[in-house]
Parts: sequence; C-alpha cells; structure tokens
Amino acid sequence: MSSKRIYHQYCGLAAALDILGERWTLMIIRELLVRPRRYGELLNNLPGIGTNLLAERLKFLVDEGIVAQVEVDGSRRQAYHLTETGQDLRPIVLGLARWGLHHLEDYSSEYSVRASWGLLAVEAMIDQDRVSVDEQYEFKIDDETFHIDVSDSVVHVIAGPAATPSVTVKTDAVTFVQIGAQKLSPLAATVTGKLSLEGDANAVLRACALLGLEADPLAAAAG
Amino acid sequence: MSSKRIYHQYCGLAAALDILGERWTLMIIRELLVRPRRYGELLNNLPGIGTNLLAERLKFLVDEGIVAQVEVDGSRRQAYHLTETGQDLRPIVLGLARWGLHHLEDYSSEYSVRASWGLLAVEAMIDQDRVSVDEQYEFKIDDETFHIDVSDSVVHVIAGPAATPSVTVKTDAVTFVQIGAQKLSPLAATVTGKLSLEGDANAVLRACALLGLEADPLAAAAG
DNA sequence: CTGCATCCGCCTCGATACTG
DNA sequence: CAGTATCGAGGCGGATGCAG
Repeated sequence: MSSKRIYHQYCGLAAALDILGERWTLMIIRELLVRPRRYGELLNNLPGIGTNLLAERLKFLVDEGIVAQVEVDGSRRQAYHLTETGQDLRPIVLGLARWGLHHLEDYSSEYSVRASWGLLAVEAMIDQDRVSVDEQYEFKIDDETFHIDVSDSVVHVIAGPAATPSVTVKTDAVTFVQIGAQKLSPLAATVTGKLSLEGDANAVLRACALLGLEADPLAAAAG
Repeated sequence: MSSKRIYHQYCGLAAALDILGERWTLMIIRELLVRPRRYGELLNNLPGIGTNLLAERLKFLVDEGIVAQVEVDGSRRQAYHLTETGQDLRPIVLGLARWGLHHLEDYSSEYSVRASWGLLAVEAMIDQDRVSVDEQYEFKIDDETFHIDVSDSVVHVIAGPAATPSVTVKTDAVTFVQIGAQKLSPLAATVTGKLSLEGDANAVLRACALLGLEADPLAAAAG
C-alpha cells in the first residue's frame, strides 16, 4: 500500500533523496525559490508534469514542512511558498544549476524556456570571490526585471528594478541562458542585436567578471 | 525507443537533473566520492538496486564523462572512479547530505548502514567558519579509519589514520550517524559505552565545535 | 566468483477526462 | 482555477542466466 519507494539507508543523502529525489520535486522547489507561486503558475512553468503529480508533490512537501500555503492578499486565492527549511535548499539547487549549466546542449525549439529562470541562473553564476565595487546591475529578461545588488562586498539578487543601476542588461530568456551556458559570448549576442548593454563600460566588465563570463572589451564598448 | 525521460527545459537545474535525477544515480556518486569502487562493492553498498540498473547507470555516467573505469594495480580487475567533472559534485552531494541529516528519523533495524558513509557525514557536518587551531582528529568507525586534518585554517577529510591525532574517536556507524543527526549527544553516547573519546579535553571541544555538535563539557571530561 | 544481460511483475509517471 | 479520478506506457526491482 503506502509503500513509498525509499532507500532504507541511515545516511543524510538517502534521507534527502527520500524527500527530494522523485521526479519534478526539485523543479517545483526551483519555481518556489523565485517567488511564491499559485497552482496554475506551477503547471504553466512545468510543462509535462501531470496535474495529479503536481498536486501529490505539493501535498507531500507541505506535510514535510518544506512548503506552506498562504492566502494571497485578502482574496481567497492561495499560493505555495517555501518554509525556512525549504529556503535552506537554495544553495543546493543553485549548485546543481551551476553544474548543469555546463552540460546544457545547444538550444533547440523542443526546449521550453521561462524568463524567471534567468533570475536563478544569475544567482547560480555569481562568483562570490570576485566582488569588486559596490553597485547595481539591472536585468530585463523578457517580462521579468530584477537586479544584482553589491553592497559592502555582499551580493544579493533581488526582484524588481534597481534604484541606481550602473548597467542595464536587456535580452530574451533563450539568449540569456545560452550566455550562461557559455554557448554564446556577450559580444556575439550584442552584435546580433539579441542583447543590449547600457551603462559604464568598466561596470559592464565588472558585471561579466562577477558572473564568470569572458570580460570581453568589445562587448563593453558596444554599450 | 530511446526516449529517455527528460525535462526539455533550457535551464541549468533541468540539465543537471536530466543526468543526475534518476533513482540511484546520486547514491552511486556518493559511493564514488568516498573512494573508487568495484562493481561488487557498489552492489553491496546499495542494497535494493537491481544489477541491471547499476550496470545501466554506470554506463550512462561513463558516457557523460562523470565516471571512468580504471585498472586496479596490475590486475585485470576494474574499478569505477569519478572524473574531475564528477568530483565537482562533491559540495552538492555534501550539501544534500547535510540538509538530509536533519530529516533523518530514529534508527530502526530496517535501515542499512555502512561505516564508509561516516566519512561523508563528517565532511558534510564540518563548519568551515569554525576552524580554530591546527590539529588532527582521528575517527575509527567500525572497520573504517580516517581523520580530519586542520592545517593553516584549512580543513581536509582524509582516509587512513592520522600521524599525530589530538583526539581519537571510536564508535560504530549507527551511533555516529545518530550523533550527526542530533538524535544522540556525544555525552549520551559516551556514558552508554557506544562512543569512546581519547585525547586532550579541549581538543575534543574544538572537534565538536568544528562539527557543529553540542560542545558538551562532560563528554570531554569522560575522555 | 565477479561482472553484467535478460526477462517479468509492479509501481510510478504522464495524459486526458471530470468535478467543485 | 484548483484540483481529483482513471488508465496506458514505461522505469524500476528481483530473480535468473551466462560468460570470463
């Protein structure tokens, strides 16, 4: 009956995978790391998942104390969000995403892409050891706007526009992920008109360095 | 046909899970993070895996460049070991193991345990920000011996005995994991004879602090 | 005996239909 | 919009077979 498939090993990794290891589970958590989501949003951002599976996974994650439901501002609509325990998974999911970026194949139309994944891609790419001056870099990826804030040598990725951005990056989601996966250089994307960079040239170089990208001088000059 | 179940998303996490997300895959990698393993060792340390699945997973991981086969010293016996790309997964697997340790249930006999998992548990528990003096702590868990080496404020976990250990810990695998999961305090394990601590009392306290354990004065006094 | 391959029953998964 | 119910397809687990 309720014989869920678990590993039966007294080991931290086995315990983690007993909770997170099934198909779609970490993808759901990825979605909730960006922001709280409604059921329909999750369905839309996870093409291929069965509606029953999504409901079952959410119920399980709520039982495990990783996800909770909240009322959305007065209406009776509900949304799912990560508890503190769930937020603890952020560095793990970002680590997996960074590792996986290097294994992405060339883009083809059979892939689906969402702009909001760019936010997590940026977080995954950031090299905390390469912080230089305090400033902000704004990203407009399709309809999503967010920014990197460097203050007192601490880096944060924050939803919404920046107050005083040194650089503003504008592109589409596919181009952005291709750059993150090193399939496309910022220079190549700029000259083909897929990417626009506005702001101080040196700030562009610092942003590239922070994200581990080729600090291409020509890409900066194009801004 | 060869329609492997993948996510079809242009995203780093999806790419990572397309490779690592299937059942048993990360458990195999955990085994290879401890040391290179022969096929039979893997079968023995992964109770419940089908022999066909293990063979299939290994073949896939070799194709992906994460695992490679090596000749074991002259004999024609082969062993599997992680490539550099595979070793890059160490912080991720350790992060999952650390997260999962907090979700372990009480031990029961239906769990299997292996002493070698203690080595990874130690690595997962280490808090790099709590390094104090340079010294070595030796662990003898069942038939496995390894040690933590702190040199110039850098921590390494190394197989085999320590040259000059400040502390020697001796216990069984179940007790060790229970302590790591905070189900059992070092003190309680010591007074019941499950754990023996030899060495300088203050070094024991430093070792506990490094591993994020209650620095229990009585446990140190019992050494 | 080790290192796999083959076969088969079962359970998870994915798609569609259906309900409040 | 937010799920629940149902059912075919395929991944998984265990037993068995077989070659070096």
